[in-house]
Amino acid sequence: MGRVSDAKKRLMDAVSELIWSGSYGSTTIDHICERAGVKKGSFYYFFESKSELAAEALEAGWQSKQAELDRIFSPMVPPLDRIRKYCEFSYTFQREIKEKHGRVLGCPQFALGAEVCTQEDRLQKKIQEILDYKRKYLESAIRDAHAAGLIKAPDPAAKARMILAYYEGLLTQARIQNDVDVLRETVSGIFAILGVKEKETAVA
Amino acid sequence: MGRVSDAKKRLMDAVSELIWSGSYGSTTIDHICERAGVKKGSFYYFFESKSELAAEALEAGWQSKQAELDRIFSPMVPPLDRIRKYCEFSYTFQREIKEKHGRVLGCPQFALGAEVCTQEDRLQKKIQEILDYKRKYLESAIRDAHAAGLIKAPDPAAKARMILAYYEGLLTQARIQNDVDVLRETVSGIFAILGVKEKETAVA
DNA sequence: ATAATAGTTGACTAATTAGTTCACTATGTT
DNA sequence: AACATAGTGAACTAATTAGTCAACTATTAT
Repeated sequence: MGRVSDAKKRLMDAVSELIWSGSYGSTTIDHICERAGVKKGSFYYFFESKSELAAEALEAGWQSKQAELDRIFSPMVPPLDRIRKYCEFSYTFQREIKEKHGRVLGCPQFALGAEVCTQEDRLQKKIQEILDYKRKYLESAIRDAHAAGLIKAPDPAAKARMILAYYEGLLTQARIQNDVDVLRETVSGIFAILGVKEKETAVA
Repeated sequence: MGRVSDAKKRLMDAVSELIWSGSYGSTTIDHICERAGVKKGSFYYFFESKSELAAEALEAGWQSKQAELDRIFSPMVPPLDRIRKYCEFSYTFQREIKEKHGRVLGCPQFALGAEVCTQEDRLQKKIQEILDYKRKYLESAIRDAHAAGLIKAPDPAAKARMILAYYEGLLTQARIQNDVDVLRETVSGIFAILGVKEKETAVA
């Protein structure tokens, strides 16, 4: 009973966009409310602080990305193709973002994590959790590739950590330079880390 | 003639520390002045804004790091050893920082760059410049390693970009997770990207 | 010594910020 | 119809913020 509203969702969308296109620190509660078309009284009705809102928005954003990752990393797809598709998806996505915002924005979690990790414990934990999930997708693809004899990776977790660091590093470079071309080397770099032979590097 | 003072230097030191241990957004002019023991009037005597101060501090910080990098990347040192030494130096440095601050802080330029690149054009440019210099150190080591037949790297610039992305990605991961152990894989990851054979991976 | 000047200070303004309060309104339930 | 309640809004406070200013002080060159 009582009134219904999508203000909560609008607030989460607004905070995600503002943080991603700017930064956590430059995103004020007033800006969030303005962008969401919501008054401050309502903000504090739903959330107790900016960091709580950000944490919920992060979780929601991750949930909605999972379906896509499940599709890309489907065990039905040959393991190295999963990784290649993931890189292609990421490249296309960043291109679209640049088209729309005039800016390459990189990875929302990584940029936010680097900014707030020393100050916002709650956000740091949530981001860590999401990055760990991402790593797991890579890890299982690597393990499968190893099992299939495509690469030699007796420690898939270690390789996954390396690849994630490289991947996030590239996305951050692309953000800093505002240049999607940085991302064109994503696959070849990952395959170099995995020790994939030249031959297998060719697109299937 | 006139008075002399080290207030300008104190302001630059203060802003560097505050941004690195926190973030650009959370660092206010009042905080900077307090930490530097300088009144706001003096701040505005030397600088016209926080971003101008940050840009000058970034430049000064880079200048003081260059001597160290020149030593590590000396052409007298075998090329792959330069890279190994660089990784060791970085690891030790981050350990010391964690000892002192209770926090792994990662790379000052990269974290700041990711935060402000969409908003502070001047800082973005300065950071881009510094990251390009860093890349050049790596590039020349890679070129020398290629020339010496230690690795196959016909495009040293591309390899340098990959390695820098990986290296900065790792440092950022270490910052987010507050864990120096993340950095233990630095060398092996870089050598994997370079395609260094197992044998050469052993410490000289 | 003193005048020119580099640097300091504290009090000030105006804007922005986070957060509160409470009367009000719309809607599902009975 | 009317009641309980989920959500709204506008005005408010108090703190923090960036930035200004003019009088003041210390130093150095002459």
